[in-house]
Amino acid sequence: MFRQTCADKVGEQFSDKGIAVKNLAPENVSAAPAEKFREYLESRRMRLTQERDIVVREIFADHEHFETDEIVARLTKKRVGGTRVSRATIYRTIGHLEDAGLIRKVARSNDREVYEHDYGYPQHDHFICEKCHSLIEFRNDAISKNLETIAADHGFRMTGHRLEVHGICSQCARPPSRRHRKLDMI
Amino acid sequence: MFRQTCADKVGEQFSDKGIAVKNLAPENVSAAPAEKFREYLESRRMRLTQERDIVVREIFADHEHFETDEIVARLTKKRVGGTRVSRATIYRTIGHLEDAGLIRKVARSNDREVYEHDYGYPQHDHFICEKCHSLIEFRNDAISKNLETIAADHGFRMTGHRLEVHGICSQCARPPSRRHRKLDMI
DNA sequence: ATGGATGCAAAGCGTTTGCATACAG
DNA sequence: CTGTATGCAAACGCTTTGCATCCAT
Repeated sequence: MFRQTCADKVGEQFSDKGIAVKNLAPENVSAAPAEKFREYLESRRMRLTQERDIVVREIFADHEHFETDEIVARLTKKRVGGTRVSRATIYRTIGHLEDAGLIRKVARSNDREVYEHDYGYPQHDHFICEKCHSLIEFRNDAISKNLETIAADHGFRMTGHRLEVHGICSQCARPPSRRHRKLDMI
Repeated sequence: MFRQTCADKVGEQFSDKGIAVKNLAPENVSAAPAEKFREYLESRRMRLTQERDIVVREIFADHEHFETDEIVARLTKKRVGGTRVSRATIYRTIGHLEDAGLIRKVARSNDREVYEHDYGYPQHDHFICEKCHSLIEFRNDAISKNLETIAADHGFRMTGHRLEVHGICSQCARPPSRRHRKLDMI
């Protein structure tokens, strides 16, 4: 299942921080992706069911990275409008969202696939902390530019890339707080 | 299980193409990694058993990327010196080789982890063909340099990176051969 | 001798799928 | 109505693990 490029991105609506569609009430933030998804589904003679709608909105309710199981957990708690979405449907829907180009796999951390929104966001890559497994975004246009050139040189038709920078984040690298130092020394 | 940097690399012994220790008979090519592995094991009070030796040598017998299951398949066929290495031991040994810094995961292709040697080889990254799943290496020092800087800027202590460039390789992008064109047009 | 290593088979874990049922268009 | 989608539970594929046995040192 490969992601395909989203035909018409709408980056203008988003800030660099990934805060979407400013000045809209939270409950509407996820309306645009849901609509985009409906268009995609329609073009494939597929249906925007209530379950699929719930999943898209849950995923686009914030702009954090997410794992499938997180969505399952969140939806199990919430039980939106009396409807309970099954694990199987969530997996299936995430697959379609990937195909639709609305989300993409960005990394594999802790033996799980990590997704993020891919809808009008600037290209970026990630640091992955080996200790706390946190993902930290960074942007660097030089890298993508560079890759375009290299790919062209190799006759490779590049559709995207995935760059994980591994190491220890500043948080985890920091020595224990002074308050605990003394105790440690005893 | 995180890979650690191999203390003393021996890049001089290898060419850019990854052809190891020129002018050695094939059966000796894998002696150096095996020795390196023994040192690592010794330092951890672990043993270089016959099984582990067989696995290292099989892995370092050539310089291709590999998946665990390939090694399992190859060793099942060969049955080196009357010894049959179990699947479990192969998995366990590959884990240790990773910890020892002799191999590393380079990509995830076709839902499987792909490994490659990380013993005296120049840093490089990979193109992954979405059609045929082949891995194509490329080198680009600018990228690593770039990453060092970016990581430093973020207070991130980088230990390595994994860069997969996705797309279609020149092979798969090539239109059907002329010989078949005519038939296609009927 | 003895602590580490192996092989086997069973368990784990995230993910996928077959099938009967439910529902969107 | 009709063909898609859902939920459930069972199947899956890769990987890990418990445990009795084996063996390198």
